[in-house]
Amino acid sequence: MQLFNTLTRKIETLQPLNPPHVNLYTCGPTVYDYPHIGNWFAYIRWDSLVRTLLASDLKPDWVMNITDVGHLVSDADEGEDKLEKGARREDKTAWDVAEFYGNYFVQGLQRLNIVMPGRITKATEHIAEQIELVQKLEEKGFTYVISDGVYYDTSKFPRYRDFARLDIEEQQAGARVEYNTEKRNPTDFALWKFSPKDRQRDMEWDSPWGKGFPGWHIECSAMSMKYLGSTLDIHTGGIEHIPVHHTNEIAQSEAVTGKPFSRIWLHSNHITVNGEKIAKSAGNGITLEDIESRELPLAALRLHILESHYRSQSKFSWESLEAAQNRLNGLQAMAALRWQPVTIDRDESAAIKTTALAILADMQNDLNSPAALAKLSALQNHLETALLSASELEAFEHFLSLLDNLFGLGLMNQPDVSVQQKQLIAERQTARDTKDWPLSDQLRDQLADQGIAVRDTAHGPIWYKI
RNA sequence: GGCGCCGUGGCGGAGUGGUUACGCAGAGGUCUGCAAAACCUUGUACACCGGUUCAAGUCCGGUCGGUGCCUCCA
Repeated sequence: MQLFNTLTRKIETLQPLNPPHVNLYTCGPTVYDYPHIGNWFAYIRWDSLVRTLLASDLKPDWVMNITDVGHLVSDADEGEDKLEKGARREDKTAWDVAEFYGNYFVQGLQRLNIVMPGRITKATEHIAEQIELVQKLEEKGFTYVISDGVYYDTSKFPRYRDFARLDIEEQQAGARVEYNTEKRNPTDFALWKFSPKDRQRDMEWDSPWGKGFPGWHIECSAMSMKYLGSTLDIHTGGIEHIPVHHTNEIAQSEAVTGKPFSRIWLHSNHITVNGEKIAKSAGNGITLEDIESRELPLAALRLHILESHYRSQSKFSWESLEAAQNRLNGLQAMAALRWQPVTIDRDESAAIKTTALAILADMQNDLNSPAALAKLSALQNHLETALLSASELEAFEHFLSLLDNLFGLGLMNQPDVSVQQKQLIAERQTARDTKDWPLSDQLRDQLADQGIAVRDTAHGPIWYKI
């Protein structure tokens, strides 16, 4: 398995510390609002990673967090807590907001047929672990306290800028945002924030430094190390996390353990909608509900996403989603062939197996799903030309099974047509044999009303669902 | 302003120096009772200008354009 490692900016071979286990941590959502397709985009990517690991006989131990406290409106620890803000918007408590959108997110994973992480951990359920980690940092002299919280002194961690490869001094000189001037360095970040003195937060806890709540970054370090150990095999997240969130995770984790925090870092690029980035201010945050209201299956979104590479910036438009749906329909027509092998003297099981291996190899090559789908199309066209012989059925079903394991499109979920429908297909063929075209066409219309299309081949009628 | 990324046919999207993946859509054709599917053909695709090379979409430099993070938002 080859993966592009952000740490080295190179393609590397995955070498798990404890094979066949692969310790995998994914930065999950901040649950304060409905996710849009840009959010889901990343999780479908990591689903591909996990599915490829599984298909490669590896055992991913996958932990994903849910940020339900501490993520401030600005990633640079300024502004208010997103959860508290969401609570005010909806006239609920932050706890209610976290509960609602947390559940909604997990249901979304299921709706998108994303492999469920082994553990989904909530920041609010790991406050003690986070306090403990801050204490360790304090013991090692990485922290200092100012009026609004406990901060990490990034100047004490010489490798701080290595991960993002940014010239921090230059960057800050041009930044158009003001930062808390009490901080020793512009890049210093909060480990623990104090509750405001003038009002009570919905979410706050006692700590050795005073009542407050954990900083955004510390949760990922605390939870990933608790469940997966001090060195991860793979840590994933969106590219926006490279300069701040992941840089900070590395700084605080490695300062405590003295070991590499993660051996491989994977980052997924973003998706644009009609050429523009998805942003609250642009109002282009398409949701799963928007897709379903247009009667497009979520599997089409999945396929659309897999048509581009996870490190490329991808484009979304309704037109391209419909194109993906048409492609999906074609794949389902191919999958329907497994219910209707024909009698021909031919066996290309070997070709099917070769394609299966090539597709798996593409996915193992830094999740090259577009290349894998191209190989799939080549075989698909071939099979539909020649149809499927009974001798090829076993290899074909294994093939479909692999496709479903890798891509999660549910090609094998499609059932056979009913006995009655088979009867109609047979009657239509009889009508054709006797050249009773009106009856034949009437039966075809009847089947179409039931969502079944029929095409006539040299080997008899073949159905597929429309 | 700093640090990046990208510019491929109508749309989307791969391309690891050497017969222009693939998908969707379009045109013509073969086949077909009709249809569908499939197949064949077709569209002067590699932003522009230099350079390296026997050979460049692919490497190097520059120009123009777009875009990402730092700044609500993944």
